Amino acid sequence: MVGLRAKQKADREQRILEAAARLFREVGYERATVEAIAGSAEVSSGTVYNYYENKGDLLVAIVAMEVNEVLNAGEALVAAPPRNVERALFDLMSIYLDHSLVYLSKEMWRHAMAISTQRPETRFGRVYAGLDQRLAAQVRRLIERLCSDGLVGAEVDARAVGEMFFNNLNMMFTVFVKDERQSLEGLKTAVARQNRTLARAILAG
Amino acid sequence: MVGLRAKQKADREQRILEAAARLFREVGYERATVEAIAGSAEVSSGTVYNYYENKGDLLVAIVAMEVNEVLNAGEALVAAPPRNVERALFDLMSIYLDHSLVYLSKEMWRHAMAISTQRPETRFGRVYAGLDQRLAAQVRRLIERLCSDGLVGAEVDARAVGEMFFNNLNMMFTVFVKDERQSLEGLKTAVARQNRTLARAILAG
DNA sequence: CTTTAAAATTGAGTCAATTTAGCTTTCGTG
DNA sequence: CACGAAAGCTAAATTGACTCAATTTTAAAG
Repeated sequence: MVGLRAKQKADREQRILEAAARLFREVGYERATVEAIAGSAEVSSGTVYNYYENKGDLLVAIVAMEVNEVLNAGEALVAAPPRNVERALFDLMSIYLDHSLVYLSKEMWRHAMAISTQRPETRFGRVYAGLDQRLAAQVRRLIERLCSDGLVGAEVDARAVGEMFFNNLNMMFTVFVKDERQSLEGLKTAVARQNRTLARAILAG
Repeated sequence: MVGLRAKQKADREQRILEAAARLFREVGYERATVEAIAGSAEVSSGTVYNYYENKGDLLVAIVAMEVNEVLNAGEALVAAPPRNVERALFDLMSIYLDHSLVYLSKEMWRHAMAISTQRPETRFGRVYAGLDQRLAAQVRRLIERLCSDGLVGAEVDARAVGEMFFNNLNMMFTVFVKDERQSLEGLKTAVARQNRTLARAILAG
């Protein structure tokens, strides 16, 4: 089943992805030419296109690793959230943001976001949107959980609140990656302030 | 002061912008080549770059017209908002969204958003971010006004709420332009639901 | 061990944005 | 008016992502 062909194939795909990840970080997404990535992986540029539809696909593969780790970490929180609304929101946000620059630089995030907006119908666009949806769903489940635990008022529209929390976080993160000077700490502080307001507004009782 | 040179300059700049706006709408941003825009404006492609830093700059000029109209319309609302929080939020949102596709197609919005994310340090990026900030500030002033009018609880962090409302709207709009099938009506309904929840949560009393 | 077809690789070629080098026009001045 | 400089234009060159026809490699059959 695992012939030479399959082995070489997996091998090359991996080498190309590693070369891309390294070059994107070292010289940035734009200045990393496909030619250079191919050279570094010891294949021709044409071969890169055998494995990835386009340059952006290399990026989404890295984004997917990032987001999947974050989703796993978030799952544990949703399963057993702190019994305090503000705290729960803060912790989930922290999980997302603290991991955010592990594999990806701000510049890489910017290009990933840009491509997903520019071409929502491509593989890249759909994969990226799918990751976003999974994050949004996780947030929503947290709020619903807090709701059914009685920490959030029963009259509150949990779905709407979850969407707003996620959309706000997402937009704050977008602004963050667009500004090389803003620190992760600064971002977290700003979002925490917003979440505090939200948490108080939806508190039970 | 207004020599032949200045006249020709203004004339050409206008012709280029009109040609771009027309072609972007007719064949889409991507398929409108700079060569074609230049040809339609009866100049060479190099000349286009004399007036606009790059293809995206042509787009931001159009976006700016759009957003400026919307900001003006919004100003009237902020000056004399409905004496009902949910209603006020709905009306402001409607002003923004109902105008949104007058000059720009969804595809043009997608590219405008993408470029502003990709290159926040360029003229385009800064202008676009500035427009966003003015919109966010307008929203914030509405909330602050409602607050000082006693319609919103005095304990509410008006600034945080304003930011969340705007960020949520902005992200909902982003998702909207990424999906050619979603209607403006559908978008407004979804945002109205979120705003209702927010409005109830911050209501005075 | 050939033969053969499918799978994969290659790198030269295409296309469109952007840059550049050099020419042309306009302007201010004597 | 003539001149030199500045401004602006154009065509051609450059760049880098992406395509594709030709070539090479692999797996499987005889």
